[in-house]
Order: sequence, then C-alpha cells, then structure tokens
Amino acid sequence: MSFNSSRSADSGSKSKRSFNSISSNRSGNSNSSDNSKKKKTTQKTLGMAWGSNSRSASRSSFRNSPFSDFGSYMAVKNQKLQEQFEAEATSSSNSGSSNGKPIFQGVSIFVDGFTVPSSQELKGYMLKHGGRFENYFSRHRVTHIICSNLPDSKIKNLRSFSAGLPVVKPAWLLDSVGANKLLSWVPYQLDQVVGETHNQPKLSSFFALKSSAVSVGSTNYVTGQENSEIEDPSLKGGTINDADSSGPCGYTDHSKPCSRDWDDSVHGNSTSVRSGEVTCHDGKFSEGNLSEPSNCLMLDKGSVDDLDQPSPCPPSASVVSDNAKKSTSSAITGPSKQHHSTLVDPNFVENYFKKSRLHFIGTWRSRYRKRFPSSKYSSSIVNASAQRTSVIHVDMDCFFVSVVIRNHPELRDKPVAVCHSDNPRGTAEISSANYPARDYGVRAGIFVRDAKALCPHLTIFPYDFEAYEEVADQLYDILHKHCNRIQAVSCDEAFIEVTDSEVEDPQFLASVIRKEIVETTGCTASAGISGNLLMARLATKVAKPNGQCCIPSEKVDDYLNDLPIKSLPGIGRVLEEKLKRKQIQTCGQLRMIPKESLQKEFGVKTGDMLWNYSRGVDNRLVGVIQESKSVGAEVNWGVRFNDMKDCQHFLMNLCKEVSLRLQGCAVEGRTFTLKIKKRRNDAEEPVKYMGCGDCENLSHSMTVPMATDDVDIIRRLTTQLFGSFHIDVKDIRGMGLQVSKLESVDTAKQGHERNSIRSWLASASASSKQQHEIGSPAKESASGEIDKQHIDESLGRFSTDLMGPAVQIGTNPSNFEAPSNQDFALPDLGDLDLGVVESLPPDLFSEINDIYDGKLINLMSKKKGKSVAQERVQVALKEGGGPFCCDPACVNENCVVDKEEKYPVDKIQSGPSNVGISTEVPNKLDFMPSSLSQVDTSVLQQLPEELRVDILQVLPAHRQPECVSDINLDPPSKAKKSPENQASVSSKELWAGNPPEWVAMFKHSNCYIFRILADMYYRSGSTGRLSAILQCTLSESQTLLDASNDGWDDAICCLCDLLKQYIKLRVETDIEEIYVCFRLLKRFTTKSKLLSQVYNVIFPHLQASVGESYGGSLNI
DNA sequence: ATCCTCCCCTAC
DNA sequence: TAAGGTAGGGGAGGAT
Ligand SMILES: Nc1ccn([C@H]2C[C@H](O)[C@@H](COP(=O)(O)OP(=O)(O)OP(=O)(O)O)O2)c(=O)n1
Ligand SMILES: [Mg+2]
Ligand SMILES: [Mg+2]
Repeated sequence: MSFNSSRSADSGSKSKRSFNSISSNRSGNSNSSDNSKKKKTTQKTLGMAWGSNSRSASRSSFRNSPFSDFGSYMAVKNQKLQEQFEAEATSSSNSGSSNGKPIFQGVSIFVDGFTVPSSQELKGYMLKHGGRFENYFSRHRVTHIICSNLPDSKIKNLRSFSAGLPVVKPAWLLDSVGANKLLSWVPYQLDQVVGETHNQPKLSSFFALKSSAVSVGSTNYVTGQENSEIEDPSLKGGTINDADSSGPCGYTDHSKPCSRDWDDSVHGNSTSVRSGEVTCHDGKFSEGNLSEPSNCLMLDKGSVDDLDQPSPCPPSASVVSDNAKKSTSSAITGPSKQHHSTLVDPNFVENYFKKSRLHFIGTWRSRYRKRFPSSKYSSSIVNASAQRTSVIHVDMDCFFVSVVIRNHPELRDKPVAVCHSDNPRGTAEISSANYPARDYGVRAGIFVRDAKALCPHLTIFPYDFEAYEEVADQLYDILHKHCNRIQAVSCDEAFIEVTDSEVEDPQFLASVIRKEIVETTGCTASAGISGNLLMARLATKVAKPNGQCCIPSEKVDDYLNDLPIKSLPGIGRVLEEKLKRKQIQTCGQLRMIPKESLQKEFGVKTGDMLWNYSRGVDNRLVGVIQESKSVGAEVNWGVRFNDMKDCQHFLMNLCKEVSLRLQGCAVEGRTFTLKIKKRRNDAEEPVKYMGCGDCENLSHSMTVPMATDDVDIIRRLTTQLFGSFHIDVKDIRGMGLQVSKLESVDTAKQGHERNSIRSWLASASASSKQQHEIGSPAKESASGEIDKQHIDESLGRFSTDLMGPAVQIGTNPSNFEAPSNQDFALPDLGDLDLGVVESLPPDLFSEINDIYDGKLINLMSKKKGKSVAQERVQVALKEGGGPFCCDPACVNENCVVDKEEKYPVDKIQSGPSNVGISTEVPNKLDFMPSSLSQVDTSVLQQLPEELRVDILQVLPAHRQPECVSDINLDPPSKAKKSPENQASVSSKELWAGNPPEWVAMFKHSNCYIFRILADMYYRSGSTGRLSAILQCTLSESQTLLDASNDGWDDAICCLCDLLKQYIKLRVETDIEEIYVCFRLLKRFTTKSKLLSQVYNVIFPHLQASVGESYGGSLNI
C-alpha cells in the first residue's frame, strides 16, 4: 500500500489510507491487515481501545522476534520498568527532614476521589510525618487507599483494584496526627468496603478503573472492555498477545465489512427533514433581532434530533487494554524518571504521532488533498465571483464525541467527552465535549481534571481516529456530490459556494446535505448560510447544535452589533485581550475605531481585517486552493533529554518524519527551520504531565540552493542548525522541523526515472532557463573567465583531454528559450567522450547505452584498445589501504567509514551544540567557510595523521593560515617512514613559492587544501591516500552543498573536478563515490550556472553547442 | 520598496 | 499518568 496508489484510488471507493501519512509509507506491511481487519470489525461498537496495535507491533524493533524471545525480553523489561517505577518521582516523601514525628513511616497513601480534607492537605500531613504520598496508584508502593465516599459504581471497582489494600477514611490520618502516633486503620475502613473480599483481582489498571466512574452496565468506555477481563499491566506487563494481536491505529482500511453493515443499517432507517416547519428559535439569534422566519431559516433544534439514528450495535468484543502494551513497546535506555518521554521510548516520535489528536487534525488536510486533488474548480470560482453567490458553512456537531457515541444513543443526552484519560486528577486534554457537557462548562482543551470537577458524571470516551477519518470521508463524499466548489477547512468542516443560478435555495441545499450526513454517518451537522465566508461561519455558530441558520445581508449589521469580538474568526485570546484593554468588547464598539487607528495599532493587514470583519465584510474567495507552502513536524510533549545522544536520536527521527512527509506530498524544500522550545529559566516543572510548560520559542533557519527531500541531507542540515542554538539539551522541551520554499517534484523526476541520466539531462535543460534569474550576468561572465582558466589549469594535470576548449558565451538572455523536456536533443554519438563513457560505472554506462539504442556499445567495441586504457592509473587498493575518516570523533588511521554511517547519531556529541560539555573540539558540521584564509583546523584535525602531516608540509609553501599552527600535531614517526610520504616532499618542492593559479578556484580553504593533496598523491602514485583525500573532498563538498549559499560554486567545482578524477582514474573501490558525485551533481546542477561543467564531463565536445542553446548562462 | 529571518497568533 | 500538531497569516526589524 503506497501513497501513490491511494492517490489514484477512485474517490468513491474506500481506498486504503492512513491518517498518519508516515505509517503507510513506512510499514508497507500487509501481513497485519487480515488480523487487524478482524479486530476492527469487532472493535467497532466499542471504539478503539487504548491504542497499540498490530501496526505498531510490526514496526517495533521486535517485529521479527519469536514469541518466546519477545516474551522473555518483556519480562526482563517489565522488571526494569518496575524498578524505575519504584524510584520514580510521582510520589512524594520527605525522608529525614520531616518536622513532625515520623508516625507515618512506611505508610504510603493514595487518595481516591474527593476527600475532606483535600488530598493536598493529606499530602501535607503525610510528608510532615514521614509518610509517602502517591499521585498515582500502584499496588507496589501504596499501602493504604484513602477515600471519603464513593458512588456505588466506583465501589465495585475500588474493591477490585485495591487488591486487599486497606481502604481507609481520612480520619485515620487526622486522628493519628492528633494522637501523635500511628493508630490502627481498621476502625477507619470505608464502610462500603468492609467485609468484602476482592473477587476480581485483575483490573486493567487504576487508569482504566477510573473510566468506569459513569458506567453503562459494566462496560468501560475508555478501554472498551469488561472490567473483569482487564489485567493490571503495572503488575504483569504486556502479554505477547497484547503486542501481536491488537488492531491498527493509524488508519488505513475503509472497506471493512463493518462499515458495509453499518451503512446498510443506516439506509434501513428512513428519515426526513421537515424544512418547511423551521423557524428561528434560537435565543441568541432572537436577541439579535433576526428572528423573522422569512429571512432566517433555522431548523428547530429538535427536529433533526428526532431523526432516526443508526440502531446501536450491542457491545461485542473486548479489546486488550493498551496500557500493558505501552509499557512493553518502549525500550529502556537507562534509568529515568519519566515514563512517557523521549528518554524511554526510542520510537517516541512515531508512537507519539499515532496517538496525538492534534497531529490527526493537523495532518488531515494533506490526506484530503490526496483524495481530492485540487484545482479542478478553483478557476471557475474566480470566474463565478461576478455572480451573486451564497456561502454555506457545514460543521459537524461535537465531532469526535458524535462519532464515538454513534452507537450509544443512550448517551446522547448525557455529558460525554473524548479524552485520553479519565483520571479525575489528570492533565489530559478534553478534545471534544458534547452539548450536554458544555452546559457544565466542559470545553475542548481543558484538563480532564477540570472537566471532572465541572461535571463529575462526565463520561469519557477514548479516541477513534480511524472512525473520524471514515466519517470525514463520508462527509466530503456527500459535499462533493452536491457541489464542486468546496473549501475544506478541517476534517469536520467545509465551505460550499453556490451561485444563485445553480441553486435557487441554498437553505434547502443545506438541509438536504445535513440530512444526508446524519443518515450516512449517524452524526449530526450544522450549517450556516450567508453571503461570505465570515458570515456563514458565524451563522453556523448560531445554528449549533444540529441546526442551520441563514444570515441575510440586511441582518448582518444587527447581528454583529452585540457580538463579542472574540467570536470573530481571527480574533483569539491575545487580540481579544488587547482590544479589551481599549474598552472594545463587541463588534459594534470595534466599528467605532477608524481603520487607520486599527492599522497603526495592529499592523496594516490585521487592522484591515478587524475593520472589515466588524462590518461583516470578508473579501476572501471560496475554494482558492493553494498548494501547500510548508511541511513540518514537531513534538512538544514528552520531550526530555539527558544527553546529546538522546537529543540527536530524537532529531534524526524527526528528520525521517519530515523527509517522509515531503515525499508523501511529492515536494522538496529549500528552507529548513528548526524550532526548539527551551524551558524558561524561572519555569518549574510544567503543570501538564510531560508538557512543555513555559518556554522560550527559538528558531533558526537555513536555505540551501537545491530543494531536497533526502533524509540524509535533511539530517545534515538539521544537525548543523541544531549546533547553532548552543543550547543545553536538558532545557529542551520541544522540537520541530519545518520545510518551506517548496518545489513540487515534477512527474519527470518521479519514480525510477528520477535518478536516470536522461531525466537529469532533461530536467537540467528544462530548468536552465531559470539560470538567468540566478545571479547577475555580469558577474557570471567575469567569473566564468576565471573559472575556465582555473579549471583548465587544474584539470590539466589530471586529464587534459577532458576539458574541451572554452566557450565564451555571448549573453543574450532576452532571446533565450529553454527547450522543453521533450525537445531535449541527444548529443551525437560521435560527440561523446568515449574514454569517459567507458569508465562510467556499468549501470550508468548501460543507461547511456540505452539512450542511444544500444549503439554506444557497438561504437565502443570498434574503438577498443585505442584510447583511455593507458591513461588510467592502475589502482590496486588493498583492504583498508585508504585511511579515511570524516568522523570528528575518530582519529584512528585506517578507519573505514561506511557510507550510511557518515553522519550517525552519536557523532555530533561534541562541539558548540553541546554547550557546557565540551566546546574545545569544534563540530565539523558547524564549519561554514567564507574565505581563503579561513582554514578549518577541526577538519584538518580529523584527517588521518599522515594526511595531516602532508598538509602541514605543503601549506607553509605558499600560505599557511595562522590557526594551523594551533594544531597540536605530533608527526608520527611511522608516517615519516612511509614510502608514500615521499610524495609530500616532492610536492612541497614543486609548489614552493609558486602557488598554482587554480588555487583561486577553491575559495573554500578545505577543498583547496584537499585539492593540493590530491594532486600531490596523484603525482606520487599514492593511491590509498588519493582515495582518502578524494573522499574528504567529497564529504566537504556535500557539506558545502547542503549548507552554504556562498560555497556552492566551490562545491560544484570540487565535485566536477572530483568526478573527473574518479572517472578518469578509475579508482575501482571508489565506485560508490562516483555515484555520490553524480547524485549530488544531478540534484544540484539543474539550477547551477555551472551546468555546463557537468555536461562537459560526459559530453565535452558538446560544449559549444550546449553553450549556444543555453544562452548566456554558461560560463565555460 | 522588497525580501528575509525570527518570531507571534490563530484555527481546527 | 498521557500523547500541547500543523499550517497559514502577519508583524518587527534588519539587509539590500
Ligand atoms: N482544541 C481542540 C479543538 C478541536 N479538536 C478536535 C475535536 C473536535 O471534535 C474537532 C472539530 O473541532 P470543532 O471546533 O468543530 O469542534 P466540535 O466539532 O467538537 O464542536 P462544534 O459542535 O462546536 O463544532 O477537532 C481538538 O481536538 N482540540
Ligand atoms: Mg465541529
Ligand atoms: Mg470544525
């Protein structure tokens, strides 16, 4: 199941998709689908339980482990988890410093529910007298449960989870304090519990227990499980079955049988909307003098409530709680106090996103884009703007709640909210609350503990992202059926534009759509109808819940007059507060302020918006669907690092995420912005569990010349960006990576074609037009002359025949037309440099051969034996013969570096990014060259010793930067004895007092030095060292290309030079480097003004014609 | 003037 | 326990 396939899927059919765009790319694991499908079917009526699933199991590092291995691993890990748990700071004690007599020594209480005195006071008593206070229940740590009173529904569960622990009234503590000794708790037992034995010793967890505070039967809505079947994971840990058999979470499959059955059941119930009877009964609305039925159509709130809802399925299957899984699916990286942080879970980023509601709604749009690739209708909208139009705004009522209680009609009139947790003391956020709950003040975004305080009998349901996705799809299918001008706002909300000619009665259309929505989804929607986006949206607010409302233009002013400014979209907390300080609370008051004042105070655009909105004016058009401007990922929860390694690991995963999202959107980006949330100095631990608390928001960005989606490049960039923060990783509370300056990956570059030579050439020629826009022509032609000279000079030593004669291009950009991809003319076969072509890696050769319909190979065989063979340097690189290392931390000689590991996570431990730990060794990746005199000593230090010696011997010959003398260098005697070392002597003599002209080509000092060395080694036949220094150059070039705007000319020069050297020398062990060169140049040169240099590597004789056809942009 | 970077604000 | 993301708009201030 790939992203592209889902994009091409017919919108009517339920294609496999994932709400988490990453997961579909990553897992590609169809093995789990059978399993998960079954599970889903049975889960349906209960909603998904806490999360983990076969997908996550299959992605875990244990995916291939046999059961037994996994099981024993889990056993060990749970033991460790418990040990951690023991040490965890979720409990408070005051050992040693208690100022009261330690009468509660050995007593550890957990307070359940409301108590008198409050749990905080009890905590105070405990700490004062040597006892412990547990915020969260654990049978291992807690010795007594303190409880004043519990509703009956809780008692049963309390018995269960208490597992024989005494449940005692607070008076026990008070009396003990009063008596100044520990009294027996027996007389203080809670009456309701006395005499009972625990006949249900197994319970999901305290967490799960809490969720059944309000129960229907004994079903726990949160876990979707009969309580009696739940095991306490904190005791036993996850079972193997847990890890292997639960259903997927990020959602993919919409064609499951259940949805069919459900659809059928819906259609079995006939419904009707009696739109003729509607009037505006809404109180708010009436107060606004808008109650005329003729002008304002509003369905009676009750009228749709009466519509039949799909018949509820009885709760059927139970699902193993995810609690166990969570404790098992994370590996332990070391002792830690946080159980849900980056410290514990190496897959934190991925796992986190799977459970984040905000991630779900935040990424919904990109999924929608794939379902309904846009721009079909956006142009017609512009045209249609001449006509009179109405806007309908449709928004699902308390979306998340509606969806999860579709099959619980008995809860429709009871307060219900969706939340991760049902802990009445928890800091989990309410995602959505239904309207009965809102009557109690429960709102999206408040903590569950506050919600429970406002409404103690609030029923909490867990998330079911899969179901939200499914309903959203149904919603948009319906909308698209009725209208082709739709502007998606979110998964539960859209604007529809209708022209008067198309639809005579927008209100009737709205009622039809709403009826269809409730019939299809089992959830109600509300609609607002008005003349523009703003007023339609405001009308929806009036209409909710389950109603619709029209605000005709003549009623706009009246309606707005008393409307609180906060109700206007775009005015949030901050603007509201600022206006309030100016005594502005309503739109009517806002209208009194002249536009100029507003603009002066809030900025031009914002002032304009305020002025317009307060008058009901909104000039935005419906449906102008712009392509996305940025793609990013961030995590600001559970982010805690102890050391650089944790941090780097996290960052690299974030990069992977971002890279995959870019690829998922088929875009590449040029600007990378790393955001870091840094704990404020004065901020203590956040109120919210694992939250980021009060933070400073920092960001640094970097723009590279060539757009990319490549994870390795992104990682290098990100690493470099991170270094620029100079931040203590312990202060980091959140990080995000955003990519902007996006360019869409055109079809020619997609798929396997992407790295082919043909597409490279084609894209290069197509995009060469843009070269005119880059840089000034004067500068180009000037530097072109220099470049040519220098390159001739420099390359002459290696490969005089590779460069053809220079072509000075006459600049005539105005006449220039870039050939299209199709027009790209293949060079004549006779124009190819056969020596170079022959030396290409086999598959590159074969690719070119294919381009020429196989004629190339014939030509080659004819000319065989003539040319290049004798020019080749015979290289017989023995194993490890090239001491190379680009690893800052590694100075071992003979270090063979695996390409994949060039920038591994743990290599960036030192350097400026690691403030306060070790700044004396600069981070190589932080180096950004700017001038010839700037020699990066750290780079030099990373070189193998022998090469370093050579450099020091060479440098003084013409220009030795001062800082080189700082290098602490002990010339190894071994190096002196090496026969290869002779090269440096001769080279030194060669260059002494006579620096070659081409040195100016390498403005970047490292490349410059490397180039000198390469030349030296080449002359001396030191092939091992030559190979090593070429790799160093390649590595430097990569860094340059990725990171520097200034350095990419240098980098291109280096790479072209390198490529020629590699190819010409045919260093067989460096085949991979040739590929890297090619890839870099392909990526890079489509927009390079130095394009022709790359061309010349393969098509040197084409220079003149290329130069002509590509106008003045070429400088060779 | 216009662009760029580093923020802040807003909505779902 | 708990999963505070994502993307666009826009302002301030500096570089050009
Ligand atoms: N702070 C928020 C706001 C919204 N949502 C999610 C849950 C909502 O159900 C969904 C849609 O947002 P709405 O603003 O449309 O809110 P509701 O649909 O829940 O209620 P309403 O009836 O007011 O539209 O987005 C969320 O998780 N957290
Ligand atoms: Mg809604
Ligand atoms: Mg909404």
